[in-house]
Amino acid sequence: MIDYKGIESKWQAEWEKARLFEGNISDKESYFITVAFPYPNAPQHIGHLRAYGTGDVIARYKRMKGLNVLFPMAFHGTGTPILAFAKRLKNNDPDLINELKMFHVPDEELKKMTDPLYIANYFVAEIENGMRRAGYSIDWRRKFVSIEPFFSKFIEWQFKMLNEKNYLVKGRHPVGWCPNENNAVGMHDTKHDVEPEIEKQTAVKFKVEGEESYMLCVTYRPETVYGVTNLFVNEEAEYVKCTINGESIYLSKAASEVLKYQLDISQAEDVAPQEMLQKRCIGMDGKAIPVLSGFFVDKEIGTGIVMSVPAHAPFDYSAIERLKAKGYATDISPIKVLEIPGKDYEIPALAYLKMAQTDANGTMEEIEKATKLEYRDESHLGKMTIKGYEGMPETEARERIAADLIKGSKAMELYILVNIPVYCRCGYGVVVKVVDNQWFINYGDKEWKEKTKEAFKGIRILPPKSRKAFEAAIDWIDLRAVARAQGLGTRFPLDPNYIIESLSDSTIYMAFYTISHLIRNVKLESLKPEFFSYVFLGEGNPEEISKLTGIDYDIVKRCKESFDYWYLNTSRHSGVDLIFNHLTMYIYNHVALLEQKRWPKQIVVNGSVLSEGEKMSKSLGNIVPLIDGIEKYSADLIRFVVVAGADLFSDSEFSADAVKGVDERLTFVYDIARKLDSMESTELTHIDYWLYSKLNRKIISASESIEQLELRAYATAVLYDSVLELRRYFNRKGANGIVVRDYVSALALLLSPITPHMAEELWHALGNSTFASVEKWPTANPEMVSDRIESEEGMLDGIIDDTKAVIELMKRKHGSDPKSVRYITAAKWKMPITNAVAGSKKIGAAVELIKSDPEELKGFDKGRMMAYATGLGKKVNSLQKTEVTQDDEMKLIVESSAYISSILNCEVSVEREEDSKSARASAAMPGRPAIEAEF
RNA sequence: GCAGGGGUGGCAGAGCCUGGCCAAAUGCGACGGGCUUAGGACCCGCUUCCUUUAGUGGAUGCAAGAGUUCAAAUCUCUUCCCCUGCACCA
Repeated sequence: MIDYKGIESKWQAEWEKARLFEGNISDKESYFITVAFPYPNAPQHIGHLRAYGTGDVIARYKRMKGLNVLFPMAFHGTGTPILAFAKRLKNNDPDLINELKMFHVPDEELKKMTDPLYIANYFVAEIENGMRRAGYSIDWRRKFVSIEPFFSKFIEWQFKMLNEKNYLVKGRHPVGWCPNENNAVGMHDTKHDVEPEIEKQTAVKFKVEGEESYMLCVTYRPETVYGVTNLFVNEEAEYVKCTINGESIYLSKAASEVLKYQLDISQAEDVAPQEMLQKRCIGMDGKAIPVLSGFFVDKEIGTGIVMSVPAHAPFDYSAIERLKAKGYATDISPIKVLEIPGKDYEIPALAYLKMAQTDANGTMEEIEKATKLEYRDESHLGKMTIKGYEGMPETEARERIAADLIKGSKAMELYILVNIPVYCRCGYGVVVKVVDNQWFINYGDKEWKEKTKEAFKGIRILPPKSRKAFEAAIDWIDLRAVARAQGLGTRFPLDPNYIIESLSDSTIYMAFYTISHLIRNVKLESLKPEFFSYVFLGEGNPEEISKLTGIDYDIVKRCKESFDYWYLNTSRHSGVDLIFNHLTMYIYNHVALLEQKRWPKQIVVNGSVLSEGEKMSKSLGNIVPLIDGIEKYSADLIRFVVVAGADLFSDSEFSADAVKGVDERLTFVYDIARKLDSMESTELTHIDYWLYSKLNRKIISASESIEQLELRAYATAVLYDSVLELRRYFNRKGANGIVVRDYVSALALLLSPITPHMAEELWHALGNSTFASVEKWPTANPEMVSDRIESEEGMLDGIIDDTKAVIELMKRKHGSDPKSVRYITAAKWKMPITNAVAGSKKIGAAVELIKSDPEELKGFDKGRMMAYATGLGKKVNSLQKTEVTQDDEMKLIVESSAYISSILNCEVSVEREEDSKSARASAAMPGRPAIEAEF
């Protein structure tokens, strides 16, 4: 058993002592890599290893490739989670306490966690410790927390710049809202962490006949407004008549309670449902329509009043039919507003009810099913038939008609909570509140968007298949609310009552790493915008800036140099879940604020981590704290499993079994390294050349893989395949000390990015005194890669397999093991003929070749050749060209006869087909000798 | 609904871009054997079906269906299914 823990702490101390990972300006090319900084409100678990570990693998690889690498780390304290944490802790939230217990947070610490800053600092220390133990090659000197005042100075500069470019705009904005606590609520503030999903909907106003008032109906399908035959209310609901924006409006009492957070509602007076039923409204065509009782109308949904379109809505149709059955509403007939080309439904709603195998008397579920079917079909295929919109696709008409109605003040927009009910943690139902005067970053700005799209072309995205998601995100992102009423962070310069929202203050913070260690002790008031504009944009000169701000000339100059040096060749790493917000905003802000040469060069996204096949979650209790993982399994093993266990885009799976597999293989390699001294070095044999060929091929493929961040392929090549190759080498009686040493030395370096501690240990076990972590990445000698030698070895395996099969059959007859096996290698003329067929996939090619009577086939029996060629018929598609000649084949079998006979347990001999008297001789093919077993 | 990613053998997971060395790598599991007092570890074999008591043969097969091709897991089209995101939340 390898002492991973001892090895890891030893090398971590050595690296630290040698200051191996401190990034300092040099004349080498720079490589600047950042991973999205962690939120310090909990310790890390092994899932976090995915992103940071991936970043570290790249940092380490690039270092070995000779680049001057800077890999810094900081912490994101901005926003509400830490405040929420403090609040939950104060209330002794049992879930939170359990979670913290699982992470081994001591009780006495919990008592001290009343101050948000204390909480942040505690977890900053905790996370940093975990990252160090994971072996990340981080330059810790640049560490900061995003709620530190000097960082705020930087963010203030950023927002000043955004404002100068007119990217900050003000407007209305809907948010989930708790009426009890008077707070905006996001997913983290609701029971069961439900996101309050807000949707914009159209509410159509229908004038009440003989009154200066309206009934308000919320609808998903404003385009069907021309098919309205009546309105529906719920006989048992309570209704009110109130004043909205100066107009008199009827709606359900429940709706008025909810909508008052987004509309100016006053003077409510109760109206009995029976009263509602006696009124008539004016339809789109100016004719009066009745208000009827709808069995399906829910007072909690929308406004409690529904516009009825029996032609296109199965519920409306059913309600009308049921009324008709009782003798009401007999004069109502459906009005079609659209049709699906090729489908000639008289009443579409009825047609879909039939499709759902029901009718107007169906259950709610059945009618719901019909509704979904109809909605889907009509959205996809529907074309409008009503005047003014003829032929227009339904989805287009939906937007057009809604816009037209609003323009004619016949409708208004409402925000509705889609997934009601959502409850705040305090127990109250969440509503939608429309906030006025909300500040936004306008990512919808056309010019900015275009420029960002242009910039995106220059960014390398890994894995490449996530590129499309980025394109979609860049297109889609629009207004982004930027100011929040509560939370930690930087005050919004244009309105200091608000705090800058946490994703918005982390879009260009990577630049801050280049100077954080230099300005940490600079007086806050000196960190003026001019200073940042000089450092990041080169505006002004150091003398002037120093004088203006009071910052030492030397510091000003060093900041600029540091930024200029590091901020060129940048790589950004994060989880796939951040494509649609952080990463897209990262690109946008760079484009807006920095010079083109500072724009992102590479973005890498990775999936998450499953624990024993399940998503890690508190309720499942399968979260493995990072420290626990390291304690139990070691950093190297979990690094390997989590980071290299799946391709970048997929979730990787953490399991004890996988860890065990890696452990066994590393142990296998390590044992070989320690036994090397006892191995002699003799003349190179076939199998030695084979191992060299495999090694050099591996160096090429592993380098390509890691360069493309195909980490699974890289890991498979350097560990899994290596073990298979070494096993085969030893099975084949390979025993050359020099060859194995070369192989293992290269492996140590190839493994260094992913299992840095073990690689370091291996490297030193081989007698080296340098650090593997900063050694030169191995380069392949392409001349040592030999297809011929590898295919000969493959051939040998094939021969042995075939022989075993033959022996197995023979044993049934003879009842004993064979005394000897004779191989008969295919006649010389078979190779060109086989290759001709393999190359062209046509028998004809061989026939042509034989007819043309070339030098190599002279003197052989044409009839036999033709027979052989024809016999290849069925194998045409699987035949492969071979470079292995009959002489090679003879030699291989002779040289390997000891090996073959050790496996088969009998004597082995070989002869040429030309010399053979065996009846089986003609069965020989190139690479597949005939087999004659003797008993 | 919109957008993105997927569907491969008992399971996980390569292969797909660049069609043919693909009955499909590798690992796990199952099974048989060796080793062992036993278990673990390790080693060997096997893991679609049929055929063959001298072999490397055949059939079916990579979500379903159709197409292109001498040739399809791989290319094209259609359908079905699964996962993720959809904003003020880090």
